[in-house]
Amino acid sequence: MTQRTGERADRRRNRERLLVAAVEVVARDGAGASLEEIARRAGVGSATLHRHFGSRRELLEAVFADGVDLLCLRATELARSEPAAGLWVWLDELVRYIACTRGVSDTLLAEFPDDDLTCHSRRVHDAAAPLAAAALAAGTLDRAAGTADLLTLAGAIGAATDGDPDAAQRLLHLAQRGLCPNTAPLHASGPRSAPAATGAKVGRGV
Amino acid sequence: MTQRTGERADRRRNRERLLVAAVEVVARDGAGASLEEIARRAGVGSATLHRHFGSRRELLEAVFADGVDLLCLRATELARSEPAAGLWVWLDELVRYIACTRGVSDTLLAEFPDDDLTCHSRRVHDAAAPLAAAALAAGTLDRAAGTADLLTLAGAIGAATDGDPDAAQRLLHLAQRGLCPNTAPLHASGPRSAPAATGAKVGRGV
DNA sequence: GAGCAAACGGAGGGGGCCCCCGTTTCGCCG
DNA sequence: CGGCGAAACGGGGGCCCCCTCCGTTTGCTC
Repeated sequence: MTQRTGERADRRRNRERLLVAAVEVVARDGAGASLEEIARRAGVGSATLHRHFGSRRELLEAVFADGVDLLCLRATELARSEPAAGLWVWLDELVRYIACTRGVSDTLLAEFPDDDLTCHSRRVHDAAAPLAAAALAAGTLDRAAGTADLLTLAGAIGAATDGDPDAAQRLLHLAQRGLCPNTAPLHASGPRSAPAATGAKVGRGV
Repeated sequence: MTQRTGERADRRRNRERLLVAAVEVVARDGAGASLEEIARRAGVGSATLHRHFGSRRELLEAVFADGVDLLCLRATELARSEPAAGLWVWLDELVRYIACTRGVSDTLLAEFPDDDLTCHSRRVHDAAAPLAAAALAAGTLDRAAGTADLLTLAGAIGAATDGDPDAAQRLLHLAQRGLCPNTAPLHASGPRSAPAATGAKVGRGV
């Protein structure tokens, strides 16, 4: 992906050590892991960590880069080999990956700004779009569901079932089939305001 | 709910101030809000905050107590007045509430230990169970969906669409109807392990 | 109004984040 | 092979946060 050839040897070595340490600590503590601990475990000063990764987010993206690469690769693969069912196979894999991988959901769920073309959320979105288009063409996806919806839902499910990929998959299947038997469309009532939904001030009447 | 009559006046006053401050700061900063800032804004020492609320979690539960009360009340009300559709009305309100209320999803999504009978996640679950049962009896809920599933899904959706209740509701409706047109059940493939789903070690091959 | 238990708050230890700046190391070139 | 300049390093400091200890203040009761 990124070129690391012109770098000094110590720089590359430290970057590698930091990533190894980060993978371990983030796997244990999630996205909020202590950067100091990562630096300590890597045997470098914390300033070195910040030189290599300008922000927590940058570090996390580096930590999950390989996983996201695989995910994207897999998506294009499935779009070719199984146009109709590929989306669902891939979503299964996606929620399982998220549920198994502490800290990844934040970077995957983040909104992508226009200027950042390499952020994970965008990359995954762009990889998923053809899959969704194929499913739509094959009639296996509801027309009302956009790619972003699918990813938000999958990300939400994966994040909510942290550590339990089977639960994640079960919930995803539930959402695929629909929570209610589709005999009669009874949710056409539209947004009705209700006592508990009148805004952000419900916690306590300030 | 809880008795506060035998308390000293200053204690009750400080508790009230803390709660007011906490509502504001948590609304702005979410569940990770600075406890020091809350204490400062309330005009009390941080030790006082810790005496009143033994943990961040306890404080958050107090902050959202009223909202959760309303939610539970509304659930029992709907279970009586609209047995068939009540669940869906309530879930709409639930996701909108979560989406509008920064920081609430953690306490609502938390697993409840057996010994804590008053934690929000349990209370909401217990309030939702009759609604789900009624919907099941009326045939408007898939038999495979348990109450916990519904709440996890709603919590996940609300948390993922922070600040945008309309998006939350849209996603919920998508999940209700099902993501794929239910013409043919094509998701019977079961859990298939895939490159990206082989566990937590995908980030980087350590 | 005096006494006592209850409640308070400042301060300090431990930790984390981030940056500055003096020091070390690498790798090139003569 | 050895010196030199730039690149990279890391300790330490400033700032914030969490949480607890303990001397001080406050409210309630008699």
